[in-house]
Amino acid sequence: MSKGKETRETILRAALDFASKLGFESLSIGELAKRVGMSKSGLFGHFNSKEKLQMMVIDYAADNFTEHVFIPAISKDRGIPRILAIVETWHRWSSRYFTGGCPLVAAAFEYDDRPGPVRDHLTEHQKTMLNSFQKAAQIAVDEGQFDRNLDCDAFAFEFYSLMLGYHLYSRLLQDDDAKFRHLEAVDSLIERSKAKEQ
Amino acid sequence: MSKGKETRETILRAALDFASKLGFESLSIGELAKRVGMSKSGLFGHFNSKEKLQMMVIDYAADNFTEHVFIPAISKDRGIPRILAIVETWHRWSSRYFTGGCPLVAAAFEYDDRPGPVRDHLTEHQKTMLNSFQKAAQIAVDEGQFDRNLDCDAFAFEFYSLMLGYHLYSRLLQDDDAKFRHLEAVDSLIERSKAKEQ
DNA sequence: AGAATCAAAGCACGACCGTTCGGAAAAATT
DNA sequence: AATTTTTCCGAACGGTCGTGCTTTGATTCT
Repeated sequence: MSKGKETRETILRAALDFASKLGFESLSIGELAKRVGMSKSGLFGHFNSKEKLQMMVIDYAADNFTEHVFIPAISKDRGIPRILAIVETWHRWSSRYFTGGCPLVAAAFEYDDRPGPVRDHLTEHQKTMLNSFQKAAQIAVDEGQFDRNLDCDAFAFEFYSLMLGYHLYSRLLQDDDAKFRHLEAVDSLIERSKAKEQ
Repeated sequence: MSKGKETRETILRAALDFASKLGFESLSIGELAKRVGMSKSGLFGHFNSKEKLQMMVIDYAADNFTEHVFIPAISKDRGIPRILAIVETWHRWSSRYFTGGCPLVAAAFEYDDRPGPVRDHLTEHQKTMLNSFQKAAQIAVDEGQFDRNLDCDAFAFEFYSLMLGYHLYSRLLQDDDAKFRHLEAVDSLIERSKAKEQ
């Protein structure tokens, strides 16, 4: 890996951690330069605008999500086990890898009403993610685990909603039972999505 | 109402609308002064620090929430009708009164990992709100509408989670079906909370 | 009406913001 | 080893940030 790529990676990693705590808009070039031990202008040269930096950090987060949450989950059996694995890998990822919580959740709420290219960029990532949840549910339907009349988009909506609730309970409220609560709610969602026995 | 109170009200209203769109941290004294047509220092004099301004805006939002969401809902019948009314008044409030979405949701995710008095202040408001949801469910239990073994805290968790999901779908994703999706999910939550017939 | 209080403005401050530019050092390529 | 390209720094820019201070004008109270 070339020198440039290497330091850029370092910068993005530091930026992502910072953003998970204090937000992407609060990310400042000067502060970030201090953290990675280089000059403002030296750091700036890698991105050429703050907006580009923000978008690259979001891309970096999305790649990270795929690597640490999605890929590991796909190795599990199709259907329900895979869905449960997503919850588990996401818990681990968002709580272990960052000082703050899941950076994608933070970004989603930060840019939900802030027009611009960053928002547009982020929206695409979110749609991709929600589509993956929907597909995971569809697989469970195809496997005969979930009811064949299940609305998989509705499933994705509820599935993601519960993640957001967990994020708030564990981060803002610092509720120690958050993870347990989340898992119970997901179990309930899965249970009522199951194929009716006959 | 004295002159001071009056302009302060004007400022808070403008600040809240601004924050619902761009966030509470992006709120700047100068920009806000421009919006309400007064000088920076004149506006500053009402709050004496930016932090105090932020907290007063959050208090203002919480009061607003109580007035436009909670109070109207309480006039409905105890139990399920009241719970459904909360969803309806909240929909109306968060979509009609602000340029951005619900300011309390925005604040919650903005301060979830940003330590300080603003965060502490906000946390109290959120706990109060969640407690109200829990109590609303408890009333439905007492009225015999919900199952007597229902975990009302779990109900509040899911109820609030769905609100967060709705917020994201309607704001970031601009999904036109968001409200419908939300209502369906709430119906499902209520349905499975109901007392088992025997 | 006069006195006391308050609201608002103007101005200035130091700090930090994103960004530009030119040059030096380091790395990659030939 | 020479040359080109990349990486990084230092200094400086125009702006905006939050926050004081002082003064003037409006409002409120006696």
